[in-house]
Amino acid sequence: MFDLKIIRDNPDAFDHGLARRGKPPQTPAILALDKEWRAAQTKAEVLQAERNKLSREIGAIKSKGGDASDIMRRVAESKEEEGKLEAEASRLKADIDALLSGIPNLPADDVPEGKDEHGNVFVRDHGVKPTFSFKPKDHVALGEGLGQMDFARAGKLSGARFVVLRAGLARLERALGQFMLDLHTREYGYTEIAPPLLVRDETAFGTGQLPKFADDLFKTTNGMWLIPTAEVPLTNLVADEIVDEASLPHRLTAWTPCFRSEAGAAGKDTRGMIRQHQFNKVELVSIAHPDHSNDEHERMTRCAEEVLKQLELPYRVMLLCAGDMGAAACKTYDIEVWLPGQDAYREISSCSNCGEYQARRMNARFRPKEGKRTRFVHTLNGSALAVGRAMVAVLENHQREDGSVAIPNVLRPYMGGLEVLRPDG
RNA sequence: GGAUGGGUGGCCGAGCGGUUUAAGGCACCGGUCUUGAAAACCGGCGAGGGUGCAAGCUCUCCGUGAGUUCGAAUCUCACCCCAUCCGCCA
Repeated sequence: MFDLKIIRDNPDAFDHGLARRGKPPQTPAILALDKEWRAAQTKAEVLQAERNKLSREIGAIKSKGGDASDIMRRVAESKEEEGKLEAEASRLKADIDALLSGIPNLPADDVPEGKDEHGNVFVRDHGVKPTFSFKPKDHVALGEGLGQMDFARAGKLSGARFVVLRAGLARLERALGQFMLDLHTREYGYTEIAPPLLVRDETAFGTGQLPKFADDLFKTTNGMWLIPTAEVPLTNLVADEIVDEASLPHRLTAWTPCFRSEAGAAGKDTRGMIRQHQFNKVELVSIAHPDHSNDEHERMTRCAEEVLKQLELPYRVMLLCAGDMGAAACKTYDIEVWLPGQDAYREISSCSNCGEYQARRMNARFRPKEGKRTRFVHTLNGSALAVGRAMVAVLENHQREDGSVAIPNVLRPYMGGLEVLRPDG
């Protein structure tokens, strides 16, 4: 959501930003409506001011017991005209807001050009891809070989894009989530939150899922939305609030299920656990001071990377190009983990600085010590990590020729000391 | 789900058709006093929009949305949320 003023002041720069995302210019339509709206608004206010003045006179006359019927008639006459202008002004404003609420965030200056993932830029990598003396299996073969990953029965219960985990893998899933939460809360100062998984329209609007991306979400029969990520409830904690400047940044984390309809992904990643309707994720959210959100973004990305380092998983960090970013972001790093079973890097985290885009939508501000006006906070979010994909990565990277899987050191305390997953487990 | 009582500025809280231009307090900011601080006293202090070079003028906002009225925080209706009790329930 944007400030109309920056569009008025610099329409070309605004449209240029949209063009970098591959979007057509929006400012001509907006500015035309804006001009009409301001004209109607100004006219309506003149009439309102006049009426307010006369009504006050009526009050004064009546309180003295006088006859005000003359003035009352004059006010009544201008009422219809005023009503029309007010209605027109509010209709025009609603039209403008509808346009504005569908426009994605503008890319930051240091975001590379590009229209899709091919435009993304390598930033750094870490770890060494494992070499195998045998042909590495993918996580489906490994999981089913262990007898602990069951897509057939998940299909019976729920259909495609679900999985049933049992025994060692079920516990590994839980271990991963716990390990990540402990890392972020103990080492990096994030506060653990257990948020609602169902949210209202306003909440989904605040982070930008609504109005444009309703198709990606599941909706309950009473009109609520299942969260597609804990970013939604965590970020909205500051909605409609004026927070204390000294309290920034707020660093929040949550381990939650996420629900996605995957409406646009028919036929994509149909095999395995990569793309599910339901998955667990540990999310990081920062509510940051606008002057420090860039540093916070780098820090958050490092927090996510640390999970992979400790899990002994090779990865690379990519800076997304303008055309590949999510709608709310002005800058995004994706972290891609190496998957030997796919012989490819796959996204396991996405860390975004949303600037004030979401803060404006949800009206989240702080009062600066210097200066009188409130300012919008900056919001950031990152996965750290997607637990299902992390499990896939652990299985594929730490597999052995006999189909067993070594459990990374840092997870062993969470697995009751277990060092290897074997079919009997 | 039923009943009752409520939602007022950063916070608390008064107001329940017309000097409300939303009292008062807390917090915060500035000043006086003080060696310094505290206390006390004095002053300032809501948000958003329109207009204007500016000073300013002006509009909107008392949970949300409609309505009644010349005039609504105040009256009506619907909805949302909170509290308490009852019912149901993990």
